[in-house]
Amino acid sequence: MARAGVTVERLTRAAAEMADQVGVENVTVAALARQFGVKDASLYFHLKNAHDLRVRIALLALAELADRVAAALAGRAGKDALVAFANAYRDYAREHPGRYAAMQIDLDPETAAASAGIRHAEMTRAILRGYRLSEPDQTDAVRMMHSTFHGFVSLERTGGFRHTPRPTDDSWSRTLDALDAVLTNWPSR
Amino acid sequence: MARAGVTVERLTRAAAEMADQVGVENVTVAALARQFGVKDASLYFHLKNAHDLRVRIALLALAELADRVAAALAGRAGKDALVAFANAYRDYAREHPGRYAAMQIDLDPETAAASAGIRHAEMTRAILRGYRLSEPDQTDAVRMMHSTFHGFVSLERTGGFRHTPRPTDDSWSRTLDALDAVLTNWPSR
DNA sequence: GGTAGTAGCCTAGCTCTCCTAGGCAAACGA
DNA sequence: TCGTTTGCCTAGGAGAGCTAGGCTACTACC
Repeated sequence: MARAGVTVERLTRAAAEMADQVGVENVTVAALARQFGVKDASLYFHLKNAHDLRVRIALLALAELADRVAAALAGRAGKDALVAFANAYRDYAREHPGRYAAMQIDLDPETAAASAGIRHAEMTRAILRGYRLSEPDQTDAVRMMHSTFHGFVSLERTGGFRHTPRPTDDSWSRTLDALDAVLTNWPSR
Repeated sequence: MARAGVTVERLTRAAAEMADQVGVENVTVAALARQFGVKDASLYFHLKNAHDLRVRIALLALAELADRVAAALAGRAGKDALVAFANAYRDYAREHPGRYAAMQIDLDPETAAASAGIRHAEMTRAILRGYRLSEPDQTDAVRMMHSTFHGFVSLERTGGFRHTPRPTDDSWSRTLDALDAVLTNWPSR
């Protein structure tokens, strides 16, 4: 009988696509198998289990996002870089809600260490070069930035801002202004 | 046969407890029924479906958190209030990871409107009284604050800060300093 | 070019979850 | 006391996750 040509890469890409359409929690081994025209049991030859599949989506998303951010950051510095980073981050999350949600599942330490998450951290630090912060302020600032981006994007997605009419785009750009201001004048201990 | 004395309130509390121990995604109608010594089908007399159960956990958590924040806020103003709010928020999330995760599922508009989420928004606005911001800056600042809190707490939980040795407690308090600073000197357009 | 070996798929079948339909008994209100 | 409601039951179907074991197509090597 003809082989379907299933590979882990093709499975992961299809699963990521499915996640964006129906949500990660609804990405199932069975549904994926149906899409490839094979039986679900066959996928366990390529996949360890259902969780493994979701981890792969997360790693794919992490890498894709890192690529986007890197491209957005090229040739920019200071506030320009901050805004470019933030917008690349938010745009990706909005275009790929399922992939973004998958990024939030916690990876075990060694998987996380091998992921593109490290590149993110490095790029975030790179932005701070324009703001002249030294350790440990730099780490604190990186964490605050990441928190703000992630928090905003995730609240926006789950409708946490819905009870106020103000356009979220406006709040977003003002939040970036505020972030730039506080990075410029980082309070000393 | 003797009645087990199951009520929606008891179910919700038990489910919230279970969520904190094994994660919301593992809170199942079947497991809950086992804990109450009844058959899973019986719970559908009290619950609409599995999603309904999770929504109830979320609403319970929202109300509990609002109570905590209100207590923390009493008699405080300015940065003092900001820090108290933030710590109450973070402490709750750390003590009740499952409940906190449940809060993130998106409620349909009318459920959200009837939830304690509104009280949160009001209390967040109350903090800003100490910082003299007028609209629309106030809304933007509320959104930024909420983003920072939620983002930090959620990244801390999923291990997003793990690759840097600096204690997250230190970054947290410095982030609050930074937030206070930017609220005090909110950049004008 | 024959032949191991392995990669890629299959069927069968188990367990678990969610949920519906329909039934019966305990508690309660008139 | 006698319906009526409330709270639980059994039975069962659909779908998900996963394992065991088998067959076949491809590949590598002598």
